[in-house]
Amino acid sequence: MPQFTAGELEVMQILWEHGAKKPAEIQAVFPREIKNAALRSVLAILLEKGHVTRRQVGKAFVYHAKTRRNGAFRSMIAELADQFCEGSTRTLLFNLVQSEKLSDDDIAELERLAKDTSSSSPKRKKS
Amino acid sequence: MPQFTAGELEVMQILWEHGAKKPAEIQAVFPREIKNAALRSVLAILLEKGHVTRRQVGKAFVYHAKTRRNGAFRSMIAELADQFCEGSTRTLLFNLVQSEKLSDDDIAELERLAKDTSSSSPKRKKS
DNA sequence: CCCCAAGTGCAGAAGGATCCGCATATTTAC
DNA sequence: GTAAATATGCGGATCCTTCTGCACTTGGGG
Repeated sequence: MPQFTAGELEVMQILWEHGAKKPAEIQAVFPREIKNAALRSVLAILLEKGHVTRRQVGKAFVYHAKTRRNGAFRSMIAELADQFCEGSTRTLLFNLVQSEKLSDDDIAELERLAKDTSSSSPKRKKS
Repeated sequence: MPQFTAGELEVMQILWEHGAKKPAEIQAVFPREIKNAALRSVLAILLEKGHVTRRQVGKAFVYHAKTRRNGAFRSMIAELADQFCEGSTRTLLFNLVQSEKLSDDDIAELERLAKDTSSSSPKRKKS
């Protein structure tokens, strides 16, 4: 039971990037050819799954992403961790660090980001 | 076009963990109830997709994982990176490091792993 | 008021994944 | 040789996603 299918994700990406939109507007900025009705089918599924809400404006429906982009990302990472890393996102992270070829600069950046969000006060920007 | 569906991944996990197996053997260690014929359907799809091979042993077929576990993991990470991190696994890694709450020990471990695989000779075990 | 562009609802086709039952073949035990 | 157990082949049912055509409704300009 994947959170999102490929097509559903395509639509969510639009909503995340552009905010609330009518079907026709989503269609207008869609990265590929898609029929209005096909798009509305996907929206109906997303609505059913609770990933979007909609409200009527005039005669049209405006769709709004309910599930947040980062939340979707996190949960898909968690799914991968379940399948490959005994459910541990931390283990997944370690695996990635091992298999990625990182430059020294990358490592320094990594360290900076890690420390910035781990302990200490999270409201400091940085030095 | 996801590399693997949920069911396909279930089967691959068995093959990765237990090595080459006959359908009935896979069925025996399967983490849930599954009918032999259903399992063979999945194997047929995996065969078609090229993720497994099979060779006849006696009257039975022994299935063998062709796609490697780590390769599958990497490609699924790459897919996620495409959707959420402009195609960059590095960016994905950075995002993860930011959103995970890491202890100082975790960070140290991370650093160790990163340096162990980045520059320097990759054949050294460790100090 | 009338028309039309914009929007929705609906029914269903197509394709893939998942699952199932049954007929058939082959190995093995006796 | 024969029967039981073990496997495969196959046809097809079911479900979900994706896509399509078409009929119907409605808001707004003239």
